[in-house]
Amino acid sequence: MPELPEVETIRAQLAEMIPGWTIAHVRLLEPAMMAPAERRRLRGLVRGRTFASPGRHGKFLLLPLTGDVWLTVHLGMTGRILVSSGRYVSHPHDRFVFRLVREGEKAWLVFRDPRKFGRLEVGESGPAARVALLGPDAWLGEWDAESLARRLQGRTAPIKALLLDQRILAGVGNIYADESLFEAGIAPGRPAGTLDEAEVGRLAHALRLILERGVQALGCSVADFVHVDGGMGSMQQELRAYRRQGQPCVRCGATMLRTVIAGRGTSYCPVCQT
DNA sequence: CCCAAGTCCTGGTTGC
DNA sequence: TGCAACCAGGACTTGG
Repeated sequence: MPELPEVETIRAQLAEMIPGWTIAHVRLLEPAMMAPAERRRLRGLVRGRTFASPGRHGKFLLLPLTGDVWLTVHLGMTGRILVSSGRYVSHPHDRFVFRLVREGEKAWLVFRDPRKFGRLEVGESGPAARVALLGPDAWLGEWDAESLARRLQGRTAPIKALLLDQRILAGVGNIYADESLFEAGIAPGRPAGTLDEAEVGRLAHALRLILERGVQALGCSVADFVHVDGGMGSMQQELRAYRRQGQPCVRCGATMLRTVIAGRGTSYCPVCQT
């Protein structure tokens, strides 16, 4: 599940690999991952253009090209990006392939995504429009406990549901939501507006801490997540809540429970999280 | 059959 | 009453 730390890991690796490489050829193997209008313009917009430094906002990967053309990639649930030199060997889950050239050298970049939740957008003069609708980046963005509290004020939806709402903070998904709520000692089902100042303060601190830890660990390799070079992150070894239902709470020993919030499996400690 | 997941969409409810 | 904001739940997808 690529969430903010996983996408950040991909971004940092691409930053070391793709700037200066030029797109020589594009193959879109899964047309449905693009809007029809952009699909028709893809080749013309990107061919012959050179990658600059990749960016990221929340879970969106922002890939600027020369000429102010931008690719916006969302990895969805199982998307991964692989970059390699040598011969490209096709794979049934590959959704698009860029052939790259630089001073006579050749390489390729492929987007591989078994479950087809990934999306590719292309446009001029900036990232895709929907990136502007996101809240501040949960890791590096300009927000604090006060601004978060304002956005939660009066809301009756469960706090976990609002952590998953990318318009409030961008980048938190199911894993880091459960981990942050555990760290902060807040029950995931609490109506968001009932959190007091101290609780929002703890939650804000927990979010920054857990996301920082995830980035430092190079992401969390549960399910399908792997790095651009096929390597794996280590955050999965540090998980204290996500999918730990039935196991003892590492803090108090109580049995962790599972429930469903916002349609997502949610693990929590019924004693520590109140 | 259920479960996993991120985002978008729909339909119903709430509250000003 | 009208309207916007809000909230819950389904659709999409495929492998385990």
